[in-house]
Amino acid sequence: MPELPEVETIKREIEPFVVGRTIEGVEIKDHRNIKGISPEQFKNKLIGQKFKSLTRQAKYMLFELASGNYLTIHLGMTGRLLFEPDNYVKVIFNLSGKKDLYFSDARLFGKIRFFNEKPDLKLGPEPLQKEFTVEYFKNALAKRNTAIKVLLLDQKLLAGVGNIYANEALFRAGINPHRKASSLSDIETKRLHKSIEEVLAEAIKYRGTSDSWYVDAKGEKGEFQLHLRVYGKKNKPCPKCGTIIKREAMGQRGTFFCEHCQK
DNA sequence: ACCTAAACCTGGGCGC
DNA sequence: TGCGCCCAGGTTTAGG
Repeated sequence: MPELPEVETIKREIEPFVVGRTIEGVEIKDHRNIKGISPEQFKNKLIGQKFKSLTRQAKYMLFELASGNYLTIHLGMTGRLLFEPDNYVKVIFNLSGKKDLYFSDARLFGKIRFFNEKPDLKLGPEPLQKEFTVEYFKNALAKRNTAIKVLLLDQKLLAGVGNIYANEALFRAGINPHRKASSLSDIETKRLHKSIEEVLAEAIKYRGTSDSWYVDAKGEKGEFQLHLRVYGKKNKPCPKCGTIIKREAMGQRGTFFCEHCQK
């Protein structure tokens, strides 16, 4: 499941591939990933347009077109952007220079949208950017009765963290996922803030986590799955103390933690 | 405003 | 070998 590090990895690969190229054609194999506009309109809006820039905002890729229009792609759970097709291709972008970019998505949770101008994605600050300060984090958690694990997945509070890195950051910070957000001490908040930044930076370094579906634009797996400490480790020993890792559902998401190390 | 939970999807893994 | 069942989760939506 692509989170911030996975999307960043793909963004870095495809940026030089798309910028400056013109969209000469769009082939839609399944229209269900395209939101808010008919497949025909989508084609009409895009064909002939040139990519000016590509940026990432949290888990979104934001394609700026030379006209001032924008294209956003969210990969959902199983979305991929590929230089070569796989078995689940839904949309193909034919680019100038005889290059194709393939959007693949087995489970159809990915979303592709067209905007006339730069969209407001309604996201909170993202870790690794200066707006995500300890002070902001502290204020955002105060007065919240929700479990910290659930809040970490709230993209309006903090954009880019998904289930894998929420679990990993809490383990690194030694904080139990069930803790109410407002119950975290200043020291714990600071520790969690740091853990979030560290785990994301490390995951980018290892080109993302290929726990299940994720591959980069070249179709290659990342390596951060080799460095996971609790995510997906149900019934395995905690890497710090050897206690058996628990799995529970929280907010309908798998939550993995060590009862001994995470208080 | 806050909080919870269902719905959207289908490939893969499992049990039989 | 193959069938049926269940699980995976990011985001949106609905409802309390």
